[in-house]
Amino acid sequence: MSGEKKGRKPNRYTAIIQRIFDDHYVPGDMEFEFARDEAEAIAAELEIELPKNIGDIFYSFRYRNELPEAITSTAEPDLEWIIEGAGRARYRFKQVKLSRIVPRDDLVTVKIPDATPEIIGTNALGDEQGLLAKVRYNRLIDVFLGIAAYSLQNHLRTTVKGLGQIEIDEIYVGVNSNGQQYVVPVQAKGGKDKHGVTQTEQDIRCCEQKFPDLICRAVSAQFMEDDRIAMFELTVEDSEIKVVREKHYKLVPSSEISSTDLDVYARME
DNA sequence: ATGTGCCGTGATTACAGTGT
DNA sequence: ACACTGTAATCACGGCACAT
Repeated sequence: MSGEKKGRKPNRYTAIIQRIFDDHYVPGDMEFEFARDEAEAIAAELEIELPKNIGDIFYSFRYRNELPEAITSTAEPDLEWIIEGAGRARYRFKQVKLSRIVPRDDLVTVKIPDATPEIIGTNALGDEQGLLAKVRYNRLIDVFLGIAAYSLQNHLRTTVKGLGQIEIDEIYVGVNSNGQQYVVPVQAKGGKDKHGVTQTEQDIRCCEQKFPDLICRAVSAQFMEDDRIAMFELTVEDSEIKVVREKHYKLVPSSEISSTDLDVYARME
């Protein structure tokens, strides 16, 4: 529109996070903390507009976007920078083992008769809400973990000691054939949201605090291409995220499940 | 009443495709 | 080569819910 372009356009989020990083990072550091309000001073200093939703700066780099190249390139080999909560409005840059949860590509897709109510499917909710709904209506937690699970609450928002405020997409409680009781925090990821240690660790910590008597099994569900749903059970071993189990499901009309499919399933595990 | 984290979505920008 | 249009990707905001 108007001739408002000079080369100066790394976006505001990037400019600010870069500056925060530069202000604190000394080569060799494995972690350091910073505070939310540092963004204000930096914006003034750099003469850029302060974004109105300051928290979104950090949120976006934690869960939605990649950190700028100038930051990622300083990480040690096989490590990557993440941002984790460090108390109210405080955050911590930290180098952790590189760990992106990516669905395996050598896993059979298990077809499940789709029990999503038609009316839900047609009113396609957002990516994440839709995924959560499908998981719920098709009892995929039960199927995946082999326990009887009940949805306790969704979008549980709470603060966890030492972490700050967090949100768990949905929480189930369940029981198995031996009477052992479980709490199952579920995170749902749509197409592009990142899937890191941070959130899994948060979920687990939260459950330890709020449900100390129950066994915690953190689950994550993610849309893959072709409408398939990848389910993971995750755990954290010294800041490193590990996949305990993984399955891929596809919800289909039961007429599309052939006897050869069933034959394959019969021979699994 | 104010601060914080989160998520959907409109606005903006970047890109690809088409016609002249 | 250029303007124009449609589409995809990215950015940033508004507004909600819960905490303090």
